[in-house]
Amino acid sequence: MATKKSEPRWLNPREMKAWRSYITTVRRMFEALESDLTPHNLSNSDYEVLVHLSEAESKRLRMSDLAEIAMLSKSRLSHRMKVMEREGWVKREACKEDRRGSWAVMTDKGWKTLVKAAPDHTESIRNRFIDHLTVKDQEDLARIFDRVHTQLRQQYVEENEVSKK
Amino acid sequence: MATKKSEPRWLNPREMKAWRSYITTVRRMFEALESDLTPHNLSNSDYEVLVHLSEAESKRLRMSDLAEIAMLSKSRLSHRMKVMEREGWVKREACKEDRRGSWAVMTDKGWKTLVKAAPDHTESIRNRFIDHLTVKDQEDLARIFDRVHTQLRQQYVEENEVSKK
DNA sequence: GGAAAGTAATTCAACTTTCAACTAAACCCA
DNA sequence: TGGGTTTAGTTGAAAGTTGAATTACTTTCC
Repeated sequence: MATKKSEPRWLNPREMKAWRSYITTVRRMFEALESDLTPHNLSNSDYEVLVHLSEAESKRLRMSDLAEIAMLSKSRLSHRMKVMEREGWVKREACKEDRRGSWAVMTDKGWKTLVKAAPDHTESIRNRFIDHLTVKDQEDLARIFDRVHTQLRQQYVEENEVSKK
Repeated sequence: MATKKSEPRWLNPREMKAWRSYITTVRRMFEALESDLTPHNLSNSDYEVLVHLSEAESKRLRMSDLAEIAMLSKSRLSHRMKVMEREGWVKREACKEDRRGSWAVMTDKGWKTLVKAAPDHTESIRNRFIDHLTVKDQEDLARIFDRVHTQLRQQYVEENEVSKK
């Protein structure tokens, strides 16, 4: 956190341009992807949950792990799972190894739903984003965002260490 | 929308890398910015609303225009304004020229709140993003995202024209 | 000039997300 | 071994969001 007040370092026009361009595009893109998924009756986060389960060993993950990798709060995932369970895409199973825990398990119906949605979603990612990038753009982006991501993760760790004391 | 099924064009590893890197970073960054604003008791969208009002002629905008530029649905803005009105940051005034409409007006307290939050928010944008980019990165990003944004806007127009018929 | 269509904004009902509290099990260690 | 602490996950209430319906006006056009 800031420890003393110093002269604010305002964004210069070039920085501001990059920032505004970035922030508005991100939001529009997110909206577009979300609306492209609605015909499949899925939200972006439902889709993510299904993807992560599909990639997991035995198509199952502990609730906490799933929450972590899908970037959802535990409680949000818990509520969402209830809905997805009603849809028949997932089910929950008691965890023998740790009886506090439970497994989120992808059902066959969930698998089918994902398989059906995936080509459209991929096409949507292309239409809305990837196909408008050159190979060099893709490499530049991955490089830049990896760097930013590393930074964010590091900050996250630091902030939580400090607050632990 | 898709008229016939053809072979899905899956993302290749390079594309997938760019995509995953992009999407996770965006979400982490958004979270970080949001949490940096909480000491000021503001959400990202509240902040945006205040910024747009502060830049407007006489610090006022018609509700629809504000919703449009702040990328909020009319109903969301309407609800949000009620809360922000309670905080005393904004008020609503009847619009004489068009008596269906109303003005969203920034109050003095709203202005003060924004002025107080702005340096921290800018610092946060720097810490979380801008300062980790070289000048070239900034230029590359602005170029790329402008292109994607143009595309998205065009698609948006097309999609809504088709559905109008 | 007045009926039909369009627009601005709000409200309602359904749904989603958050926040804080809670239960139950596991860990820890003296 | 047993008390405190941590961890896994759920829950219920409050707050936020959405999209459709509603209200109140304005515009259009014959």
